[in-house]
Amino acid sequence: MSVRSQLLKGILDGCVLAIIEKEEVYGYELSQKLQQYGLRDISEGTIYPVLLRLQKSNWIIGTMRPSESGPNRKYYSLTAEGKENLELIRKEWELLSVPITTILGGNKSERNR
Amino acid sequence: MSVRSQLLKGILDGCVLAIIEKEEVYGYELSQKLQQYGLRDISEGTIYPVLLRLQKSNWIIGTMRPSESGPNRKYYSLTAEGKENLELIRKEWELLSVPITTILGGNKSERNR
DNA sequence: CCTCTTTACCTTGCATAGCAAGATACCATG
DNA sequence: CATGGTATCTTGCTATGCAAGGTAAAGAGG
Repeated sequence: MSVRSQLLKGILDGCVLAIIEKEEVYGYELSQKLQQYGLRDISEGTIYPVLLRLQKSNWIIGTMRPSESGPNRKYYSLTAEGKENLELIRKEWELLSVPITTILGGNKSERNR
Repeated sequence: MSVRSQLLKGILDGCVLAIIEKEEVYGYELSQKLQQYGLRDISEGTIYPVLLRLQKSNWIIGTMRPSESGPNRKYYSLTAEGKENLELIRKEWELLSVPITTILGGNKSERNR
């Protein structure tokens, strides 16, 4: 398994929630949005299990709607519980990413001496 | 499993490598250093498997040395391969943490309007 | 000498989540 | 009717955090 896959673990849920918070999206669209943001190669085998899990936890709800050109789409939106948890994840991310960046990049100032 | 546990996945190796890069450390010491940096509650059940895995991959090497007050300590240092991979992980972290922070915190400017 | 605490190492087993691979099906184009 | 893009979901593998438990050395206190 790649380094990248492991790095993604756990935070992908937060990213999905944050995107859904802005606007209703469907799964296929979501993988494209993630790519636009710079998270490349998030396959559908990853996205759909995430969406099903989040729905099972009652953080998002999905409703099928017909598309004008193609198969039906399942649009997701955040629940109140989902919003609360997104805020939690934002705080967790802050609490972790700051020290991690410090540890990993801790010798940048030393390099410039 | 907690949100935090999942967030840690994958990046913990990089943190361990980065700390070892600065100076030789032993496992027990490592968990304390991580705490000082702000990564609390990294138990020994987490640390030792990481160290064994990294040693198996030939990214670090450990040597037992007697302690003046207590049981022997196993000090770890980076191999050349370990340094290369640490650099890789640093780049991966950069490539992931930037877009993730953008996605998660994307509406901060909107909140301040 | 015995017990307790601290330090220090390691193992077992579980739950979780990314993801390759594959299945199914709708619609439009040629 | 075959092809390609759109769209959903499932199966099985693997990696890894971590709770829980085990072992052992050194020093302190009784």
